[in-house]
Amino acid sequence: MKPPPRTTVTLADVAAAAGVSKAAVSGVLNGKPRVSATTAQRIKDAAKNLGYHANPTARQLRSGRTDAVGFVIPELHRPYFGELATHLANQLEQQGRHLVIQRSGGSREQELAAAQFAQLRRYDAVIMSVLGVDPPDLESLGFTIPLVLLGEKSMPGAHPQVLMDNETGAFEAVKHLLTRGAQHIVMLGGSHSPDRNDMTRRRTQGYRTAHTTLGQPLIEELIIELGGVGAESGYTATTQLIADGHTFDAIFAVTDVVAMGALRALADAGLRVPHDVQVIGFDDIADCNYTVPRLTSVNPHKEHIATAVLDLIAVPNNDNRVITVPTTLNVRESTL
Amino acid sequence: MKPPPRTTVTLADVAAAAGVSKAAVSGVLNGKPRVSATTAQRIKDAAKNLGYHANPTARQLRSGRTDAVGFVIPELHRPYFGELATHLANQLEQQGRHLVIQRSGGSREQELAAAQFAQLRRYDAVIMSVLGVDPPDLESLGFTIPLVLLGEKSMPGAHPQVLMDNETGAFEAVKHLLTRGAQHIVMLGGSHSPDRNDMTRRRTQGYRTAHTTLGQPLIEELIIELGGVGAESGYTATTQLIADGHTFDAIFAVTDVVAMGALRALADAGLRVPHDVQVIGFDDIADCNYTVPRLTSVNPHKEHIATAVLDLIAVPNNDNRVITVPTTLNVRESTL
DNA sequence: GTGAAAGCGCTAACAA
DNA sequence: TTGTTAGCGCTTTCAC
Repeated sequence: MKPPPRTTVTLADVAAAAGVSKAAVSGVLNGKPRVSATTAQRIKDAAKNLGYHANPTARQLRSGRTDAVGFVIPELHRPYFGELATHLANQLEQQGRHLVIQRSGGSREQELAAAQFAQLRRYDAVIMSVLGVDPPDLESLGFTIPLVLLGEKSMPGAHPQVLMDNETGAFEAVKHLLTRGAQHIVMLGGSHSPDRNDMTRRRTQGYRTAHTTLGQPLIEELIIELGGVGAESGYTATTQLIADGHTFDAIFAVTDVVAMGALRALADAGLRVPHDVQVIGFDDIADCNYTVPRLTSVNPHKEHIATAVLDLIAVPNNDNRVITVPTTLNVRESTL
Repeated sequence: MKPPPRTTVTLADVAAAAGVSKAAVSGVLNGKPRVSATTAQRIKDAAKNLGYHANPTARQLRSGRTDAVGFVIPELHRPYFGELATHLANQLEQQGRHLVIQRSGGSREQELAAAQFAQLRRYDAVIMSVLGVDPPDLESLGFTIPLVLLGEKSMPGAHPQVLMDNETGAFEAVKHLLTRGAQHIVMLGGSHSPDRNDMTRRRTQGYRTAHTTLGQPLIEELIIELGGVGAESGYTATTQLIADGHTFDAIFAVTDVVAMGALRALADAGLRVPHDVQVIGFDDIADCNYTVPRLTSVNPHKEHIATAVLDLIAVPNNDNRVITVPTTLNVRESTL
C-alpha cells in the first residue's frame, strides 16, 4: 500500500501526481494562505502516498531558512556543555527547530574555522562557546547570521552574549568557605595574569574579592594555574600541592570536573572532606550529587542560560546586548 | 588591504575578478586537473582577495557532497556518547570532514524523526546509536545514504553495524566478581524480558552465562530492572535494595553512571567498597578514575569503535556487515 | 585549455 | 484561486 520511497521523490513528482503546479504544492505544504480546501487535500494525499519529504538543501538554497541552530563547543565530552546542550535542544525542539552540535577544539584557529563552517552552513543562528578567539578575529569573519557568544569570556564587540556571573559565583563560593572557617583556600585552576579576561581570570577575581572583602589575607601561592580543565589536571595539581607540603584547608576549583580530581587526590592522601579540607566546584553538573562526598558547587543555572540565549536569537538586532545570568551556591557535603 | 567580506561573495564574483568563467574557478578551487599554472594562480589570488568561500548548500544541492557526517545519539549529556563522539570527530577531522551531532531522544518516534532529518540533510553518512527503533521501522525510511548502526542493539537488517561485545564484557565482569569471592551479585539495570535484544538484555545474558559457567546459583531477584540509565536510577534502586534487606556482596551495573549512583548509595548506607560490596560498571568513562573508590569497569574501546565505524563508512556496499569490537575489563579499586 | 549552458529541488515573484 | 517563470550558487557535461 505504502511502499518505501526507493528513489528520491521531488516536489515535481507530487505536483504531477496531484495534477497541479509545483508552486501549489509548495504553498500547501508550507501552510501558506494559498490554499483551496479541496485542492489542498488532494495535494496532501499525493504527497503522503508518494512519501514525499522536502529536500532541506534545496529549500535552504532558495529561501535561506534552515530550521536548525548551530552550537559550537570546545569539547564534546565536557559534562557542562552536554547539559547545556540538552537544555538548548529541549527548548528549540518546542519551536520545531533542531540543535546541531559541532566541536571546535578550543584554540583560536579551531574556533575560527568552526565559526566559519557554521557561518557558511547558514544556520538560522549560531551559538558559540568561545575560549581562544578574540573580538577582532570574529569581526573579520563578518558574520551575517545571528551569532550569540556564550558563557565564559567577556568579549566586548558586535555580538550579543550570555555570560554567567563568574565573579559573583566565585565570590559567594569563597565567602562560604571563609565563613565556614577556612583560612588557606587553594584556587585550583586560577590565573595570575591580569590581562586575560576569560572565565579562569574572572573566577580568580571573585576569589580575590572575597578575601579582601572579608579581610582575609590572600596567599598568592595558593592560586594554582592548570594546564587543562580535566579531572586529571585537578588530581595532579592537588597531589603535587600535598607533596610540596603546602598548608591548606579548602579548595575552590575552577570546575566541577577539576574538583572531582581534587577530591580523588585528597582521598588518596588520606585527607577527609570536608573535615580536613573543604571543596567547592563550579558548574553544578549532575555528578555533584554522586561524588563521595557530594560536591558543593556554584550553579550557573544552565536552563536560564539556554532561555536567555534563545531570547537573544529570537529578537533581531540584538548586537551588543549582554545578558548576565546570576549563579547560586548549591551547598552539599563537601563543605561544612 | 583585505577588508572583511561584508556581503556574500559568490563564485561568479571571483570569475569576474579573474576574468575567467565560473567553471574555471570551480575546477581550480576543487583541485581538479583542469588547471593551467598561470590561470590557476590568478584565480586563487582573486578568491583570496575577495575572501571567497564556497557556499556548502549550493555545492551540496548540485554535487550531493557534504563533507559532514551525522551522528545521532539518544542524549547529549551521557559521558559515553561524549567520549565516543570525541573519537569520531578526531578521526573525521583528519580526513577533512566534520562530525555533526544531533540528539534523538531515544524513543522509537524520536529516533525515526532524527533519522529522517539526517537522511534529508544528505550527510555523507549517518552514524546512529539506536535504542527504541526496530529494523522494519528503519527500512521504511529507505535510507539512500550510508547508515551505520551503533553499539547497543543488535538489529539484523540491511545496515552495517558496529557492536560492542556486550555479552562477553558482562561475562568477564561477573566472572571477575565470582572469582573474587562474590556470591550474591546484583545485576543493576538488568532485564527479565527475554524477547528484547537490546544492550540491557545482552549484558544480562552475560551475567547469566557467567553464573552457569562457573556453577554459581543465580538469584533471579537480584536482577533489577531500572527506569533509566542515569545515576539517579542506580542510586534509588540500590538504596531500595538495602532498605528491603536484600543480601548482596557485589553489584554489576549496566553502566558506569548507574554504578556511580550505586557507589553513592552504598556510601550512604555505610557499606564499604570493595570490602563489603564489590562494584563493576560498564563503558569505562573517564570518571572511573576519579570516583572514590576508583571504579572497575568494562572498557568498550571507544577509539576502536570509532575506527570500525569509519571503516564501514569508507567502503561502499557494506550492508549487512557487522563488526563486533571486543571489550576488556579495566580493574580498579572497586573490586577485590 | 577554456567557456557556455544546463540544472540540482525548491520558493517567491509575477501572470493569468 | 492557480500556473508559469526565474533563479538561489554551485558543478558538470559538452562544445569550442
